[in-house]
Amino acid sequence: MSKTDSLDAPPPEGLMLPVPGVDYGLLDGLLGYALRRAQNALYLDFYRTTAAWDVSPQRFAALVLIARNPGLRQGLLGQAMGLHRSGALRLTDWLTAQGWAERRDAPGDARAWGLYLTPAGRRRLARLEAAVAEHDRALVAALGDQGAALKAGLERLAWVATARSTDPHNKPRRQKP
Amino acid sequence: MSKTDSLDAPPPEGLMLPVPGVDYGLLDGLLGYALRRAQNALYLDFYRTTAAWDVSPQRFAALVLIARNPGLRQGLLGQAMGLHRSGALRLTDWLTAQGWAERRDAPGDARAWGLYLTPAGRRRLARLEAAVAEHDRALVAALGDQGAALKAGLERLAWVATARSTDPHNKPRRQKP
DNA sequence: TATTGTTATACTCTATAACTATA
DNA sequence: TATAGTTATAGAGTATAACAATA
Repeated sequence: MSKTDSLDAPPPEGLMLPVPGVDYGLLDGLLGYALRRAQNALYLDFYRTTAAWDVSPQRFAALVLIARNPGLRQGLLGQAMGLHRSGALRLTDWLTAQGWAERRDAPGDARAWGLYLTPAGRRRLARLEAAVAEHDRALVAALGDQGAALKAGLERLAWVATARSTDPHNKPRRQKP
Repeated sequence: MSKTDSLDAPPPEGLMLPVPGVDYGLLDGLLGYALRRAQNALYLDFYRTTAAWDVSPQRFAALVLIARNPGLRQGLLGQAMGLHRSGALRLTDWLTAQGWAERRDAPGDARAWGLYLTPAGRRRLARLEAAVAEHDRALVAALGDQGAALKAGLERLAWVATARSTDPHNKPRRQKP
């Protein structure tokens, strides 16, 4: 899997292992840092599990969204994924170039595309989804009782942080640096 | 804060809000996707809270590490953060160019640098750390009882996923796409 | 010979801005 | 005028590879 031909997924970052002898200070106590460490580890694990498909977590999400919502508009895909229009375009370009998906005219609006998986994309995604689901189940199983609570906590955290970011009362604090 | 002069922190991604009418399929059930949503929201919230300092979460982590480990080697900083040497170099270049930190000769090894905060960097970091800690406390408080469990679950998840990635028995599965 | 850091280069991801076509 | 998508460009972040100096 060379960097120059078919490796379109971002290269995995190195593991953020705690280095003995290094004092992490505040970081060890922060929820945000724990989240970053977990995401780093999970990203590498996802990457390893899905190596045969060369699909990043983000591209995987896009594939699932298109599969479950045939005819999805490019812009709506970007919105669901927190991307700018131009980002959704690049993402769609890649998916179509790789033969996963295709653009068709959207009925009722000549400006827009409807996105669909190709037959080959559907077949490949079925196996990829199974691998990802199995990977997730193994993780949750390894967490035991904590698994369900963790997922619920993450969803709550996303909600809480979103509320903080969206609440007009919470303007950026212009404290003096 | 314009994009072209002093905005060195990465631009915030848009919010990954659930789009009504879109079916997320598998994604809604995945721990990994919940993690991604939470990190997205938390990133934006961090960005807003620390807007006055123009320091990304990663650069903040580097500053704390240097502050708590005066004389830290550049390479060790990169190792702690999961970065390649060249990445640690760029990071250090930025920190020194912005006046946060400085390189000094490392005692006992003429090849290496020891990293130190500047006096101004120490002063600025004290306020920045206070803002970040307060931000984190507010989040945890909003989570109530779930807060502590969430942090413990994330640490466990990082450990479990790391073990999966590093276990030589868990080779990348070369399934057929 | 291995390690520390540097230089040069390339690639991914994402954004902004200006543009076209359609609504 | 507003929206869907495109094109062109820029910037952050990270990687690889070849290199110098030192261990």
